[in-house]
Amino acid sequence: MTIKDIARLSGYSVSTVSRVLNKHPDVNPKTREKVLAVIKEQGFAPNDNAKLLKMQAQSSVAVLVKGSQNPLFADILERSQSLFQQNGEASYVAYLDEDADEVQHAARLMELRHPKGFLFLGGDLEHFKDSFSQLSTPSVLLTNDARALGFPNLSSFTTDDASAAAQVIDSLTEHGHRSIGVIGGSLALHQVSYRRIRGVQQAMEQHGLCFDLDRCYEPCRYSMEEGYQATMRLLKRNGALSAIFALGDVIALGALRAICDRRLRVPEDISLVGYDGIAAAKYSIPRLSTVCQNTEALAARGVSALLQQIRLGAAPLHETIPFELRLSESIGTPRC
Amino acid sequence: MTIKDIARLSGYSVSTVSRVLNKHPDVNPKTREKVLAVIKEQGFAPNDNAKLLKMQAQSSVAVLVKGSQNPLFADILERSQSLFQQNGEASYVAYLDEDADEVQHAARLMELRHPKGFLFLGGDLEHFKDSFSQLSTPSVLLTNDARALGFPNLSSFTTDDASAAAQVIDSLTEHGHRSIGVIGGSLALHQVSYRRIRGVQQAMEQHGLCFDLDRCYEPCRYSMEEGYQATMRLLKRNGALSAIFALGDVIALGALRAICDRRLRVPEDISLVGYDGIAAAKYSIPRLSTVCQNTEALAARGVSALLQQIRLGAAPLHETIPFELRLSESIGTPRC
DNA sequence: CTGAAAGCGCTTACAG
DNA sequence: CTGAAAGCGCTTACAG
Repeated sequence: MTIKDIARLSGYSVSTVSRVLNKHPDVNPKTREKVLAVIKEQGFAPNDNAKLLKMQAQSSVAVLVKGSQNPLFADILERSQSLFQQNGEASYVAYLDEDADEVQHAARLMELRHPKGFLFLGGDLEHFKDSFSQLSTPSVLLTNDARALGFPNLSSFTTDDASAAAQVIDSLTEHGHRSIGVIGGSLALHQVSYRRIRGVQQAMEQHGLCFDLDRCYEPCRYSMEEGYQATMRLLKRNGALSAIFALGDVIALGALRAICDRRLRVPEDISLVGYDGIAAAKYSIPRLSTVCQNTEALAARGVSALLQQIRLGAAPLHETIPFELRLSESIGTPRC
Repeated sequence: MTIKDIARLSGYSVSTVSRVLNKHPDVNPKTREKVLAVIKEQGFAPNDNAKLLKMQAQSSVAVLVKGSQNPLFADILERSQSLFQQNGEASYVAYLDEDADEVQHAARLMELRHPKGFLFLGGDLEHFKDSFSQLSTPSVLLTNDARALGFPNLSSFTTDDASAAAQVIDSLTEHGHRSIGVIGGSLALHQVSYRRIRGVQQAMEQHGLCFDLDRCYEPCRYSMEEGYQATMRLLKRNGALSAIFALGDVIALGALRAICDRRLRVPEDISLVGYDGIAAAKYSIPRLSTVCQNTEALAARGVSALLQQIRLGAAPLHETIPFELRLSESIGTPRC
């Protein structure tokens, strides 16, 4: 059953059927009606492949998610999808490994599917610097700041990571903490985690405290398991810590368990702060203090900017989305 | 950049380039090499739409996920996607609300995209009974049993929910529990939760214990928030419970926090068991006892059956996938 | 408002 | 082993 059959059955030409199918206004209402009747009767639906081929396949918006297990991205993704849908845009989701090169993947998708836009949930600026120039598709990066790269087709929306991290440190020092450890992410220059760590360093300096990366920082990926392991390594290495700042809530949740397994208590022995503001942070015991990223605003601004770029050729935008430091049960005052 | 350009640039015909692209054996090795060189040099990748159009192939497999926030499905989804990829099948993911009608949604997708198969992650048998007959596409339902419906194009793979629930009760009674509450899901006949509740009822009876739905059961959706609320309601209503069985790990995690907020302790005051075996269950304090669903097997069997149905027209399969009851810190003996 | 025709980028008999 | 050509099912100027 093809458009040709419908044309034959309805007595009209293929062109007219196509116009009806695509809701073009310039079709006689009676004609439309008759054609529609045949379409319905036959249960016909057009072949997408042919359509996309013909239309040069600007099929949909591609969303690239780094790290499928991260509830933060699941949150942003859910909101983005419903926003795309509301705006009549189909979207295609690809989950990548946390360490994968999202820009390379986008380039491959470009060849394969010709999406009309890319929404990156998470991304390593290093990858963008290296190879984003080969993409001319409108794109938006969420949770990392691409302003400095200056690409004409790349917007970015991000939480002010350095400032959020600094506020965490401020709050911990206010509670009397002077020996603070950090876990999560890596020191690679263009990662979000690096910006957070820089924020930590600056705040520590400002408070006249030392923050020795070798003794106080432990890298890890964004999962409970890795958060658990990293915390174990950090605690073994440095017994003097009175607080730990985990650069992701899932990491913090792993840390919570690790601290417990070391026969220490949160917050009596060690205070703990996370980052992201995922739902689970409200239900842990104790409840997690954390930097709440505004996923709703990130999704809304990101989708809107992408659509403007696609539809109106708008210039890229780079914005900082306000965060909220949520203080909760996992922060206490140090022992002595 | 099309196959035509590669033909021109390499000095061969379009046919030959196509053969190289598709790894046909009947190409002179030297020719192949030269063509491949040009392809690599140009970074060429063939247009999928044209290929699919020509090959009459339907575009992809559609995966319908009920409840985007459920880590159980995220787990199965991740595995399924990589299996589809390994088998050269593109897949398209749609997230639905927990209460949405997945079969109606599939019917809509059918019109829109002509997927060659559907993989349902979660599903309400009521919806299948009502309207699956309008779908003739090969389909697989995961985590619910559709054998009784007898559709010729619908396989199903599921954990033996009744038996798993019964084992949970057996284990709790062995620990001395006689007053056990259940939270999660609903009593609707064709829901997974109903099968689990039936298992609970039968096991309780067998142990000569009473299980009064009115006093001992509280329905809720699969989220921490709802698990928290449901637990609060249940504990207010029934102060005599010494154990709670949550029909989902996310629900159990909410319950854990609720019990804590009631100034009770797990497992000293109340024992707690979950269902699913998600990663977070290993990191809660205390660690959660739970029914581990074998997500790897569910994904593997489901994808394999779907592919067999699509490619070989195989008959539908209905299988029970073994589960594992993982006993952990959240079970204790009742107070007195 | 409608139709005839070109062409999107590919694959695959068919012929050599 | 290679090439010329037909055709997959659609959309869209172009002409009327």
